[in-house]
Amino acid sequence: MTDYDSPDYNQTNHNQPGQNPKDAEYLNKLQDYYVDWKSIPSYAKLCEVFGIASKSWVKAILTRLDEAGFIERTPDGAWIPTRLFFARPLAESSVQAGMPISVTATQGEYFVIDEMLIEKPSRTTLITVKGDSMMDAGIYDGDVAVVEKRHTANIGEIVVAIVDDEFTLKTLDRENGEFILRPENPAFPVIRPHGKLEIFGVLTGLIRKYRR
Amino acid sequence: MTDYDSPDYNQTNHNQPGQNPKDAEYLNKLQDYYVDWKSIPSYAKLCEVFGIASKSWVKAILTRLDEAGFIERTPDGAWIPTRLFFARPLAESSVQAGMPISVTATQGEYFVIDEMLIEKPSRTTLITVKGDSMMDAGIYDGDVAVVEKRHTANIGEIVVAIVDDEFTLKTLDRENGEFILRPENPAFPVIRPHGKLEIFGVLTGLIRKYRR
DNA sequence: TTGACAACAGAACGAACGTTCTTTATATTG
DNA sequence: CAATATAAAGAACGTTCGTTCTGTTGTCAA
Repeated sequence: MTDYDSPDYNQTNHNQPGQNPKDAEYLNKLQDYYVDWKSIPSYAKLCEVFGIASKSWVKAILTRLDEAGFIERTPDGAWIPTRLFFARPLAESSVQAGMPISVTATQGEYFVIDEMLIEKPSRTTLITVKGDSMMDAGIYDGDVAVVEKRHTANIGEIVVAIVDDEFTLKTLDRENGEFILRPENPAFPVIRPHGKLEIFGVLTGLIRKYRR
Repeated sequence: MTDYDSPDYNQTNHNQPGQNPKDAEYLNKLQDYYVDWKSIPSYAKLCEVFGIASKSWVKAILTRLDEAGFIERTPDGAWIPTRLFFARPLAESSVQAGMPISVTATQGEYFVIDEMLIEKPSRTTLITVKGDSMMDAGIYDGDVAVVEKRHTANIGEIVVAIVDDEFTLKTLDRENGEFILRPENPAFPVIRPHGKLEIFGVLTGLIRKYRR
């Protein structure tokens, strides 16, 4: 359900907002409005925003911005921005490796990183990692784990399990037909729960902050 | 114009979404919907989303979520989310895990991921990490580095330097009075720039996403 | 100089929307 | 078991919305 009719970045005319030369101006005004109000308003209000008097012309503009991939409609007909709506030309980033994505471009929008890490907000929780048992998986003490709560997981996934009334972050594995929790650090023992294993959630992301 | 009547994090009942116990559930459903469609739909549609049949009750719910600081209205009357809407609960691993579901309701720390990682939006850039040269620092290929752009750094900080027209992520160190770039992986060579060293920015955060 | 087209304006209309008021069902409490 | 509050349903209504169709103005090429 989280998928869009994904804007096609590979195709044609994305440097031009639409076939109309003034569309770039209209798009800018719409973007400015969106930064302030986080919504695309009614056609009547858009007349004000665009500085025109005709609702039908507003519709024509929006239709072109839709075709250009900047906005789209929900099944209910409401206009919403696409990813392309928030993109901006990357300044002087023609350097070879790892294009830096300008964060400034998405200012005013909160869920830039959130969007990347969290697909189901209501099922997602953050847990601070304690200890070094997952060091070899690049998960360190103090990191914040992004955990999607569910009770089942696949072999090889990193899970948050409940062992002795405590959260434990380990790789889920199987040994002799039984589930085991494998730390990613030889200094820690493999956990072999007798019988049932209670899984709290699955690791879907990781956040680390470097103190300065 | 971009400012809100900023939600007050220090005050009152922000662990409870509203006075109604089911409001938490309604809020979750609204958040899930928003991730998919980036808009708050009509009352009629919200009846579907919430699983109720009464528009007037939808209004009552939204009004309570408004009072609790999760949503607000534009001057035109349209509902929009506040920043509190995007905040995530932070569970503590020391929490007794008797009732795992209750972790959602864990009172105390909430945070917005973006705010945690990005302090200076205009100077912050995201760069995708390529290669394994920083593996021993828990930074893997495909991770996203949060980089604060500046031209100076301290010894021991992980920096993004520009070497041969390419970004390189390395630990800044000193050797015989000269700056060097030290990889955190013995398989890679230490970089010893002759003369000047161009620093692009300093690593302030890290984001990793696990594919499912 | 005209004719074609693009860029808008304006009106008209039915459907959808938000609001308010009234009613009903379910808990809670004393 | 009555009284009362809470949670939700339902109807009624004036307003607003998006759509469509038609009209106007400017521009530029033939």
